[in-house]
Amino acid sequence: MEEKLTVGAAAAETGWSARMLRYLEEHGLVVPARSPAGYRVYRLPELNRLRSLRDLRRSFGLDLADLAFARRLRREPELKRAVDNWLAAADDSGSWVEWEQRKHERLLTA
Amino acid sequence: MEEKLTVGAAAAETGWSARMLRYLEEHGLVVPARSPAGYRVYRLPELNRLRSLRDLRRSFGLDLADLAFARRLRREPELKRAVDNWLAAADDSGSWVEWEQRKHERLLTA
DNA sequence: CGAACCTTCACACGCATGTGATAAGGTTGG
DNA sequence: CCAACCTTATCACATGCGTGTGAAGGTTCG
Repeated sequence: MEEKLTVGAAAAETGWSARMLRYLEEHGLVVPARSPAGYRVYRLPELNRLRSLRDLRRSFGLDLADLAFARRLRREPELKRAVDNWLAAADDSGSWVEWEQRKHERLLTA
Repeated sequence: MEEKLTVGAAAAETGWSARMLRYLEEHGLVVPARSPAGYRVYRLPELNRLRSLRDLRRSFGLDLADLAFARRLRREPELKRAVDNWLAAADDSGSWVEWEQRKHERLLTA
């Protein structure tokens, strides 16, 4: 059986809400095909991406901006150089920790 | 002369507002020493970090969360692996572009 | 046909970020 | 001494994210 799930079924299957699946599509994170009538059609690849995305967020507390930024880092070497430089100089001073920690807590309780 | 600037002078020198220097300190990004009376004392290293931070934001449109996340990527290899994996699988489908672009535009016009 | 889905669109909310303004009070230097 | 700084602490605000919820209407299937 070719698994073809509508948005509600895919939501139930992956632990998201239907609302969020639409949101994720809107932002180009997981974009399903469409049926002739316009219904979203989720198949295995989409389901897997939804699951792994959920896990990424759950275990590391990432938000979508983080993913987008990671992507920029991979494809803008100039940017990566600049950031690495700044971080190297910055690493010894300043209590960055709180920032990460607060965010981590925030997203874990959500 | 040992350059020792108060918050207002440092602001004028680096293109930030005094308000923002206090904000940056509060979040551990650039933390100046203090005079006996409690005044913030900015010296050369702080001034340089302020300037390069300004440039980082201006030329790449980063926000502080981006810096914090870049820092996590460097010191949590587990995280980096997971993110790289997801991005690799995600790269061929989905129009990520808008996300980065919208943010870039947003921060450039600001 | 009718229930149970789906579609888009929109309003709304809580929280965080980045920023300004302003108040009440301490410090400094000519 | 007094002007011009500084301090902390608030209130305010626009913007954005991640969500829920609901309306108004189309689709599917028994």
